[in-house]
Amino acid sequence: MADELSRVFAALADPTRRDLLARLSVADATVGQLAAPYHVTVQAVSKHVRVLQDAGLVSRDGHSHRRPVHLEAEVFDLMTRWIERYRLQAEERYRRLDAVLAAMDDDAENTNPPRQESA
Amino acid sequence: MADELSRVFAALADPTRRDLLARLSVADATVGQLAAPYHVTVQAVSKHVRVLQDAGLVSRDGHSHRRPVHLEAEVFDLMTRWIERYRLQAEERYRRLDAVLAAMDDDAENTNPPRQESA
DNA sequence: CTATTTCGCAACCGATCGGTTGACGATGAC
DNA sequence: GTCATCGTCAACCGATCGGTTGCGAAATAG
Repeated sequence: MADELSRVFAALADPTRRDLLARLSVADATVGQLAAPYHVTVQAVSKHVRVLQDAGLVSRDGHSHRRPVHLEAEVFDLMTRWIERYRLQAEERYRRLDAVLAAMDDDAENTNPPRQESA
Repeated sequence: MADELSRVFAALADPTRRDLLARLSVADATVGQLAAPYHVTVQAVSKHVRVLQDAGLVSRDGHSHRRPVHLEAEVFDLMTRWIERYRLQAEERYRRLDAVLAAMDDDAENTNPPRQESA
């Protein structure tokens, strides 16, 4: 299957699944309890829970049939770290742009420019 | 169409699109430049760019045919805020759980824990 | 014990997705 | 002007998705 980040983002792309997470952030719940507010079948909600579970967003350490679904908050750190990479890289880029503009400003001498390329 | 958050998450669920964002965080690029490293057609990459654009993750303020694609970093704030909601709510929940456990410890008349959540 | 409830599995359906090929319009070079 | 290049639009294809129905297994209620 796809990598974890893809699974996480795909799981969050559905409003119903995001609502499930919102409710699970308040308290654990069984599939039946989770399905109650919606007008879809229990099986559909069961599938949603399965998707969230495959993405590592929820867990069900129970053994019984009515085991509750539990939110796994650690996975959000993965996303946060991914997002932060872009924020930092974007800032870095703007810094580089400023440096280039400054260099162009006093570009009288053709010396070796800071050709630092990030691998 | 779906709400913005769903569009953003769905756009990020594809590894190729995430790679496009990674490269765009370094520098703007045209569709042709973006398509070069991949072994897919330029039409496929054009579609990917379209998806990113509909999600608000990139923009193309140009008018010409070879207008460059530009990363829009602000949308990441939307995600960060959404994720932070869950982090805070999860912490809040653990605080509540501690309070419940303390109350149960104090009030030892009923051995069965309050499995009924406050409806 | 039997009966009921809860939930997962499998099959199916329409819609969407990621990709292709082909044709087309608009830009830019000559 | 002509012509090649770049990018998008359109149609199509296989795979996946969100949803349903139906069935069955396991835990609970009586």
